Amino acid sequence: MPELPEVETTLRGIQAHISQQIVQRVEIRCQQLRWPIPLSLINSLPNQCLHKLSRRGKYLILSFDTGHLLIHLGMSGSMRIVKQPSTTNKHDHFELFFHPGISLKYTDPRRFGAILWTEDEPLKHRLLCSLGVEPLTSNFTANYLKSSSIHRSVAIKPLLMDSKVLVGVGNIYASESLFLAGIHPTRRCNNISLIRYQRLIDSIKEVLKKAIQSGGTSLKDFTQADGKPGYFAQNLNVYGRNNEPCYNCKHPIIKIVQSQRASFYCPKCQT
DNA sequence: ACTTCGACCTGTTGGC
DNA sequence: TGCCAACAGGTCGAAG
Repeated sequence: MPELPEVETTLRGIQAHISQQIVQRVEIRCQQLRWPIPLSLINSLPNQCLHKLSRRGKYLILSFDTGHLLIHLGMSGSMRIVKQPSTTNKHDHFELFFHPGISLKYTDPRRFGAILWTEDEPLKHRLLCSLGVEPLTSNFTANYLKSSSIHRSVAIKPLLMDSKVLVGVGNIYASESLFLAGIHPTRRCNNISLIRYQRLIDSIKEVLKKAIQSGGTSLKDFTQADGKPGYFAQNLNVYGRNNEPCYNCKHPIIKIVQSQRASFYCPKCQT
């Protein structure tokens, strides 16, 4: 579910409620995510101040007095702010209670997400240290993509989803960006001109920004921090539109599988 | 060094 | 209506 816009939406939604607040209590109801949630948090986090919330790729970083919580939402995760008392549902695996009577609740049915703790510089953590560029920064340029792909043979779509190249673009926004840029998802990445890469850069930035403005995409279970869904799904041009007419040329949208993931594209508009 | 593929989970959907 | 296979927003780590 959560790609960069959903993670950014989550960050913005929870930030004002819990920044600078003191942890009262930690509840771990199901420890078994992608990696086990450290049980030591139950004793170590209470009385610590949450100084700062940030994002790197699809990871949220919550910085406390003695270390940092690294949170990944996996495929089906979401987080929300809830007032106490609140009811607990089946997949509410982790909850951080703060002194003002609110909590941050982590929900993840498929448990592909992660909640980890590090006392070192978070960007040096093994899961973060080799991540690629942030697409919404000035470092993300046509020249960067061109040079990243020069010695590679993969198709452009899986390249866009390679977190060592760039972070935050997942299966939905990869298809959407390629449609806007007019690039076929199976085109080899080393066979794309600088001009076309520039168009792709612009498309990715535009798609991600608009998705953030819409509160992300909710196809199934993504919710913002206040529990509401995201509204970007109504702006999707190709994703999930197999056999439906292209909004641009009316030709039916095609679905294929690449790297075991569904790709959607218009065969007339994308070459 | 690059690419592909299995694995991790639960819930929903579509075809028979 | 019911069952079961296929599929779903991610990505690590092993194998090729």
